[in-house]
Amino acid sequence: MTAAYLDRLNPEQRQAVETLEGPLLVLAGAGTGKTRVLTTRFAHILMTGRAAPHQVLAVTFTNKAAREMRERVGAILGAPIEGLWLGTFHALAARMLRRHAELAGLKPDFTILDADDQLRLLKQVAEGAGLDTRRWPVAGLMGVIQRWKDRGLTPERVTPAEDSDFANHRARELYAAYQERLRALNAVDFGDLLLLVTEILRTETEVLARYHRLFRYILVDEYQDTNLVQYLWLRLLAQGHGNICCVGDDDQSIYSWRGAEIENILRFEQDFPGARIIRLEANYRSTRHILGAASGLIAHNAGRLGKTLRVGGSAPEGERVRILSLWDSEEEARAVGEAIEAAQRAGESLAGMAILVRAGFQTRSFEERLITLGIPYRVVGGAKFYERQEIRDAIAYFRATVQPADDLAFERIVNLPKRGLGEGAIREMQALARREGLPLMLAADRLCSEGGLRPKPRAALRELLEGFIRWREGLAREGHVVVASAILEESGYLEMWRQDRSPEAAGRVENLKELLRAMADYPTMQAFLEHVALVMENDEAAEGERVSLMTLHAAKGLEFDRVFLPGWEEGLFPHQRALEEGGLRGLEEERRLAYVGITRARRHCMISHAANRRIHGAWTSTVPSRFLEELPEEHVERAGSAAAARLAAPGLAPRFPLAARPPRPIEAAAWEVPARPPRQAALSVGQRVFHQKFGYGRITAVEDDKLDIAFEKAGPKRVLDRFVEPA
DNA sequence: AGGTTAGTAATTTTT
DNA sequence: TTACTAACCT
Repeated sequence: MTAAYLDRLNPEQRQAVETLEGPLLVLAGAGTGKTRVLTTRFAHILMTGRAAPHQVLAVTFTNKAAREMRERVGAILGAPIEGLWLGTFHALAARMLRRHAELAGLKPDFTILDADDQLRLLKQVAEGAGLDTRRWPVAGLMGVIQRWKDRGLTPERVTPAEDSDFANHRARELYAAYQERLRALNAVDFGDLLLLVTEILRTETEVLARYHRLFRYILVDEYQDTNLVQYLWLRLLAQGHGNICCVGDDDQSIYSWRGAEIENILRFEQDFPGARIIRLEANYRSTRHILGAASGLIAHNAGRLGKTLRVGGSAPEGERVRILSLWDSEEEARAVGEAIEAAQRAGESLAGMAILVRAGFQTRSFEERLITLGIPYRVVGGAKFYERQEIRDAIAYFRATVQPADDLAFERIVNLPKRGLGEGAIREMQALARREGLPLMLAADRLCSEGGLRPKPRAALRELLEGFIRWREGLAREGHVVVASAILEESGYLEMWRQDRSPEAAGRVENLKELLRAMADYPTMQAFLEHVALVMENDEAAEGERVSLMTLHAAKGLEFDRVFLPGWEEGLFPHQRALEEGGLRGLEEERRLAYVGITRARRHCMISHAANRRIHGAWTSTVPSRFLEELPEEHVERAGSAAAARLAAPGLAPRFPLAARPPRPIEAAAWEVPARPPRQAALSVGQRVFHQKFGYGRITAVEDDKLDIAFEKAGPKRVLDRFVEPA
């Protein structure tokens, strides 16, 4: 008997679903049906009765992926399922940690701090320890601490030898002090969730044994992006039965700078003895040329498990990947804009197009261009709803209401809106709090009743404190939504923005209203706050007919009919800092990023580089990315106006030295961007021409580099001269 | 206490 | 160039 859901799989996918016992690594290339395998496997485990829903641990990196898996498994089973251990690494770790909080010196209702709180707290700690935070910015220290946490190192486990150069080897000491402060506040940061849980599983054999009895199967998504502590956590949980299935693609590992270790996936067979590896290589997304270009590029990487994508479905040959060489970033933006317009005129949907950039600042020139052309777009990524200032402020009010001991929250809003409580007043409160071992809010209360501070600030502070008491009482009586609304009104916070006449103020008021609406979906304030801490939903602007603009990192996992990859220049892509900090490894990661970019495209892919670009305000000449040379000739087609670039640039030193490690001189070849003559002088009205997409036609008008052409099949169109050739 | 100005640094950011 | 931070002035 074979179930219908198995029939929808190809042989390799099916094998990946049906190989249930023992460790399994599914190497899933881009577009090979990874999610389908993962969800079908999950459903298969349940359908065959090998485990109850709560006995499967399914881990993803993003909430989006978790949600998708939940929905799709539910769809296969025909009913939504409850009680699953399905979620992100962080959400699952938080769930475990709340059960065993006391083993980590915490109470079960601990607060989860976000990046902003973390930094403020660490800054306090560092300054308290007498660190000169100008010379040693705390952001750097936070990086050091997070990398330690990523590696499963508690302060005790950090050896003196591993204490970095930061602040004359004081990082370890500051890390310990920071952890102590967190514990005192009954708070953890994101890194702690996995660090502390793993530490518990390592040392408390009873607890570990409980989870061994609980979980019969473990499923892991995006395994190439796991860091060491996530790996340790998984390995501990998989001990014994060893039924762990990790899905991933070493060629898409692009988060090393966040602590991800590609070695985890490369080492899988050694880590999990008896492991099987199944490769998914049939790609159902892209055309042959796109796959060929991507494969040819990634073949330049040395550290790979190796797999070869092949066309899985009945995809047409398609067109070659187009490489455009342009004079400067403005021409690049224009070229992309025109290509979008042309595609749109040919009937393509804007929703199927994306511009994928290496760094956020690159979106600006494209946005400007798209605005000029009147093409709707959306920038994906950017400021997330719950990261916006006004939302974080409001949440600080809510947190301080629910959790009077939440010093960080209280401190954030105590003088917001301005209540005349300056640095001096806050310092006084902190001093008292520390002296008496009180939460900040209680210290403030004491200060008021004992007549501290000057009359005016004291009155303001007292009013705020009375507000908190009132709001806290109101929670039980009136419900959290009513109270939340009262908080924003009575505290004067909402009014502050209403009075604000800056252009974004109105939007902030709207956002706050939206926050109140969102709150109604949760039963209590606590439930809502837990959601906020862990599930920072990225409220994507409604889909719709828009071009997407985002970074390459943000594009992982997505696909588009038509993809634009601008800015392929040495220094920008591969990025200079990636090379400086990562050497050859850094270069390979950049190459993987390029691979991710190309494989996002279903049918059309245009890569471009500009010979001149404004960097930090100054015009700089650039060198084409080495990745351009690594694309196999038979899958690309080169064009563009950059002949001029070749003439102008060689005399100028490139702003970014070419060398990664080992240093590589600028080869003459780097400048040999095969380009067609920039302007095809031979084109004039009346001439018969050929266009790649529209076929043959006759020129009816010429305007700059745009031609009006009456095509024989496609009708009248306006196209760029570089897209046509004399017939 | 709070606004203003000078100096400095500039990738990527699933939670 | 811009955006953010820290000293500086009112």
